[in-house]
Amino acid sequence: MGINKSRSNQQKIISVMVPYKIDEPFQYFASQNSSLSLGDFVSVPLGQKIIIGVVWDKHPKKTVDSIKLKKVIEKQNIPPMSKSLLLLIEWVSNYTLAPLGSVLKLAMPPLNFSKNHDIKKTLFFSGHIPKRLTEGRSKIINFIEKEPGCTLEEVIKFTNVSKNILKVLIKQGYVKEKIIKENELLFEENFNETIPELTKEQLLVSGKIMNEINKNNFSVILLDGVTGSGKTEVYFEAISKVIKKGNQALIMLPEISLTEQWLQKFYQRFGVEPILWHSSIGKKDRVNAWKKISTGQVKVVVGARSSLFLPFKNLDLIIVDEEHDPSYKQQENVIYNARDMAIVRANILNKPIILVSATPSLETLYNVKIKKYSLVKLKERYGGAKLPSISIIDLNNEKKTPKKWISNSLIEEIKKCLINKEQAMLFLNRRGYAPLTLCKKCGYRLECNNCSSWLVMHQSLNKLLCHHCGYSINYPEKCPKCDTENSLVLIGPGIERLSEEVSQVFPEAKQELLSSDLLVNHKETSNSFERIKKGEVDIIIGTQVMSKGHHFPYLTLVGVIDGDIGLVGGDIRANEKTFQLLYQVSGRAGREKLGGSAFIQTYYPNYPVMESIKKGLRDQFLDNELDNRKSNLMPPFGKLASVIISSSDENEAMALAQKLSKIAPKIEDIQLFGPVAAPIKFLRGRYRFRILLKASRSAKLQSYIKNWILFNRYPKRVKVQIDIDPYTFL
DNA sequence: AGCACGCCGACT
DNA sequence: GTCGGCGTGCTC
Repeated sequence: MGINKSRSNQQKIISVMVPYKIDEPFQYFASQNSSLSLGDFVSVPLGQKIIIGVVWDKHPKKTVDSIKLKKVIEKQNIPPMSKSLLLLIEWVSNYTLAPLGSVLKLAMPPLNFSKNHDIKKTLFFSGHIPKRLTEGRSKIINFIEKEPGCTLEEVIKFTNVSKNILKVLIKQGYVKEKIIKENELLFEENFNETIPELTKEQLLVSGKIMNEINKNNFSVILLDGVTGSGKTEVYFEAISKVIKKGNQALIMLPEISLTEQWLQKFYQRFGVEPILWHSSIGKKDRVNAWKKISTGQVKVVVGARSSLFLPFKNLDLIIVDEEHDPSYKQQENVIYNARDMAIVRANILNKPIILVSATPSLETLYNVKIKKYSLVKLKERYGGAKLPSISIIDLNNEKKTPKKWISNSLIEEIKKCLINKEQAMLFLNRRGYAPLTLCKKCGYRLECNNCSSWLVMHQSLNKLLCHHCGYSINYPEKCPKCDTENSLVLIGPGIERLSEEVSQVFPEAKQELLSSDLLVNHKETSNSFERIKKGEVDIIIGTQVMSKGHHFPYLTLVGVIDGDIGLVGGDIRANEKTFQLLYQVSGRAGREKLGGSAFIQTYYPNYPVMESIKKGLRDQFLDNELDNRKSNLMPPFGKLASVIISSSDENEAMALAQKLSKIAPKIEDIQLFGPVAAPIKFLRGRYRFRILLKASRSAKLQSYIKNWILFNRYPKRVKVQIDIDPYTFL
């Protein structure tokens, strides 16, 4: 229980884990009669500050001199962290090798959770009129006299007087403050279901899932359905069941798929809006959601990666939609894959979890193959729509025109499509206008100051941006190197430039340009999608944001401008990712009766990825890829880990990388490669080197790394990060 | 993660 | 001689 008796009878010593980059709990005194137990949130002094920590059940390895110990301040009035969440945090820390405190931080309540929330400061007039009665002061006093119990914000809003004047009046005692507890909003989700009509196939699959779920213990189900087959409707059935039991369900989605359209689907089915959890929700909503999830008042949460660590009271079912999506992998701080950790959470809770995808990851398919996961399949598109036909456009055979990226064959297809009054979408996974700017006089390339990467021209801002760190400069008049005027040329296409080309080729067509940086707010985003859905747009030009989850009734043609983007770079998942992306993008076409076609421009038409995508042979591709991985002992047949050593000083980083590689113990089932410079060697002001570890499935990879890399034994400015199961090698 | 502490260069 | 830059290491 982590509670020791100290010599004095008045005090006991307890362990408290703090959300800092620390691996062990700290110890504090607590009074003997205080009832603190595992998982309680407490405020404690740490250094100069007072912070919130969690009562833990392990002691630090080295005993701490009791003179150093400080006292716990108070227990927070929040439901304690559940045992299952505590276990998850420890599990994730052990697996990712991230410090326990860093993982704990992911599960901490939003700041000021217990404060200021149900509390409201109300204002009253004291009865004493100030000696110096200025215009502003009298306005305020008149208002408060008329509306006793109003708030500071209301006074400012209605009197239009500066906040400081009121604050002075409060300070001097002419206006009195009274703190009242706001009536706790009685939160009830008024589910009002509209049961949809499911197809025969959907019913069958839904029945199978129910059978599995009704066992009510840990199991992983893969819901594998072609694009447009109504996977969402099927898992809504399972959610409905959970709600009826009075329990909670979590639906995880990649941030990018958390769209208005998805929410509408949810609303149509359940008659309420689900609780949302993602990186950009407001503070108030965040606090509200956290609280209601922890008390069990909220039944359904839809969230991105970080929702994995929410304090559910009675979580009954987890759904991971788009389970193959690489954005489930967090690349910073605690490097973890939320999909995999969700499975761990389900396992700890002994509850079912459903993975959903049209293009499941190889790992998942492998687990189906070896019967660790069960499989249900949706093979038909909803409403009898057909899967799009996919054609490959071999760019080697097309006439090359400078500064043009849409091939003649594709232009012809778009023409046909527009004549039929149908929509076309051009997909290019590149934001901005041009990915490279160089000086034709001296050959200088405009690069980021903090990263070894090109600056991307954004015409809409007239700026050059770094897509890795956010660095930006105004478009220069002359070359920064040789000072020649008008010597800069823009190389290669981004969607802004593609849009120009479309305007030239199809001057009549109405365009809609969509990328993450152009869709700044929700309103604009939903307006754009409205226009597309109503058929007011002829040609959609989009990046990855367009690749999934959207249903556009008039869209019948998809053109992929550069099908090869994903193939460059030494990513072991390059083929898999390319396949998934092309498949998903193609799947946008022909979601209704109209039927659809997709055209992929490529310089590598004979690559197996392209062959399989053309023939629509997903399973063949995946089997092939699995065989490949097997012969190379790559995941899921072996394990990978990557150690990234970075520093602002290149030599220092390299020296440590070499030293680590030298001192690594040699054992049979773990191989070391490197160190090599990372593909983006210089990123956000740091030079990075990487050591790759390849291990057999049975190897104890984590403990090997722990014993090898003695953390905290090198200067602090050199960072050593561990990435277990790496996705990208950036 | 924050913060103090201490070691070096620039400047009153 | 002092102010303040940042690099280092501790926080129970």
